[in-house]
Amino acid sequence: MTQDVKEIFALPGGPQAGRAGAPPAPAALAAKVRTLAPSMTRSMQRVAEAVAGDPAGCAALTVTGLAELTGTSEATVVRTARLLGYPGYRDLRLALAGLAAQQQSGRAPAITTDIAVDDPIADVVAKLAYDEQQTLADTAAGLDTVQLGAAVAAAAVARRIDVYGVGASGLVAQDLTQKLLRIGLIAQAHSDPHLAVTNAVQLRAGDVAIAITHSGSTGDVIEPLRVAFEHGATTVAITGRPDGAVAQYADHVLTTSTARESELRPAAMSSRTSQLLVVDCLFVGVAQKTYETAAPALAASYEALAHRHRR
Amino acid sequence: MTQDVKEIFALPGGPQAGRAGAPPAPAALAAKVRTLAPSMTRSMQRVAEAVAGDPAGCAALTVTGLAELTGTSEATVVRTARLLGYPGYRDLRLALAGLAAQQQSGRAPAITTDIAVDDPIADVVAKLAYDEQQTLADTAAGLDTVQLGAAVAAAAVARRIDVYGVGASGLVAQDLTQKLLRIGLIAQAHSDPHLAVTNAVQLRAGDVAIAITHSGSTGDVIEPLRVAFEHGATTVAITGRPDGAVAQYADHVLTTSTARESELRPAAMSSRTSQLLVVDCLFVGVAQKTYETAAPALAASYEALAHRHRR
DNA sequence: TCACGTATGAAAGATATTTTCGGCTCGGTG
DNA sequence: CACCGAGCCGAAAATATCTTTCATACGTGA
Repeated sequence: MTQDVKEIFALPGGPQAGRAGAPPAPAALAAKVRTLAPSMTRSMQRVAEAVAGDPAGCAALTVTGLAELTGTSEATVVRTARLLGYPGYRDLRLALAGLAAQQQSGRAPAITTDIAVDDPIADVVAKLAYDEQQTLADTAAGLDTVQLGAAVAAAAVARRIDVYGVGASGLVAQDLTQKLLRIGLIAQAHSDPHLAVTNAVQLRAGDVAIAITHSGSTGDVIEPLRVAFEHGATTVAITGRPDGAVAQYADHVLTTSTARESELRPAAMSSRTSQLLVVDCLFVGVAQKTYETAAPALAASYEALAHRHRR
Repeated sequence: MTQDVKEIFALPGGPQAGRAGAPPAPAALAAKVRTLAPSMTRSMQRVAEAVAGDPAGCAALTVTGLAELTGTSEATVVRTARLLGYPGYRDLRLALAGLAAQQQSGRAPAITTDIAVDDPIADVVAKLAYDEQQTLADTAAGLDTVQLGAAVAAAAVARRIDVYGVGASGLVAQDLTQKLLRIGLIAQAHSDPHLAVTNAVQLRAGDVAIAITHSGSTGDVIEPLRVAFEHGATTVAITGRPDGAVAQYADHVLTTSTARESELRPAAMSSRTSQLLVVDCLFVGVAQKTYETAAPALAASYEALAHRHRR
């Protein structure tokens, strides 16, 4: 373990050269190379150059590989690593990998452009993921927690909960319903406008009606909400247009975010993501408030499903 | 250079297990650990846990060091590295260094705590949004674009597309179907297992069957996929367990990420987010490939809906 | 309880890294 | 112009690290 450091101390730069930065440089490698270049010998410069020029590529090479690439020897590579402040090549290589990763991730946020017809599939994945993350952040930032709290409070003690949504929003309505049912509440999703209205008539004070519509102007969803509203139920609207028609009949409005859309990226995609986050928040809020009954109910439904899984 | 990879292929997961991601994961390591954890042995889990928990720390250790730290042997460490998709420990270590560097540059993962019963509603929103963003990032990082590309190619030219999913995954199946229908493809979601099987019998070469199941072991979904597979259809599995039973009958496996769950945050929540992203990518990919017909179809369906919106 | 298959770690074997050591070049000097 | 010395350089030995093999222990189902 006791290393013989004789040689390094005999280098032209003097005793100081090797340890300019006591902690081996993290990312300032290119700078270090430039700084130390004058005190390097020709072969070492070649190595340093290669390393600074293509960190990722060099990280993939062994000492021998890098030595061959630069037309030098293993010993020179190791000496260069030492000069740059690392105990040996192994550690330089590790730092190189880190640097490469940073450069890689730093390049990432360049994806502000829209999805094009000829984008490679990997770009599609990156862009969609990025956009949906953005949508989530926007939604969380724009969500009115007071309104949400009120909606949660009403839902937690409701006799029954009706959820209206058609098209893509219909799936969100079903998602919410499924989860509420799982914690023992009485919830029902309606995507048939006629049945929705027919059912809305049954609602009364203490019940909760939730309408989900991105546009805020979907008649099929507004109508049952209006009926529920007029029958005294607590009404909630989850919409991207808080000033839309649906808001007239809503006691509480939860706003979803609206992202730019395009031909290949229909609005339904980001509105759905946004709606689901709101619905999740609503659900978790209710689950908190009804924890006494919710916890065992969740456990029970989990149990019930276990046997449907194959070994 | 020709490695003897006999042992890795003898793992319980079968031939598929080791190559979940052909390109060794760069940043999707934590996600990959969670995904593969179930198929790991106890000792391997200890290693994987250490690696996922402290990438920077582990990157500084040699095989022997990590083996000692986790109370296992070098062999186990190497085996774990292999399972995670790297040729050996050396490469895992490099990836670890990269990951550490990324974490370093990226801000501290502020919110790691779970959602508690008494969290104020604002915290719930923040935590859920953060978790779902994380899930999206993990999914995107872990998605095999080759498999995705293959699935897209098959779906784009399919005579018909059947999608199977029950429970929460059923909604995802419907979401995909809705969108595919919008661009003029023939797609059908099945959540009734009997009808699904009955329909699967009709499939033949050139058709595509897609099974969506988080657990990878939902019999109700595997069965129709098996039938479709045996009738010559191209089969795709979207699952969180790429080594699960569903994979046997899948030509292409698309892996969704698995996030930690808790009482108040059922697994269904993040798996749904993950599944939706995958499904969106699939959809956009198909839309690209069929752009000629998809664009007018999208416009037409948009038109058709316009009159259902109130002034 | 036994038999079987799997998981595991010790140690041998293979690679990669580090060190040693001697040749070589280059610039100065008699 | 020959000689000398300082320091650069790489081949190869020595060491550390990683990988593979193999025998054993363990758990599991019959």
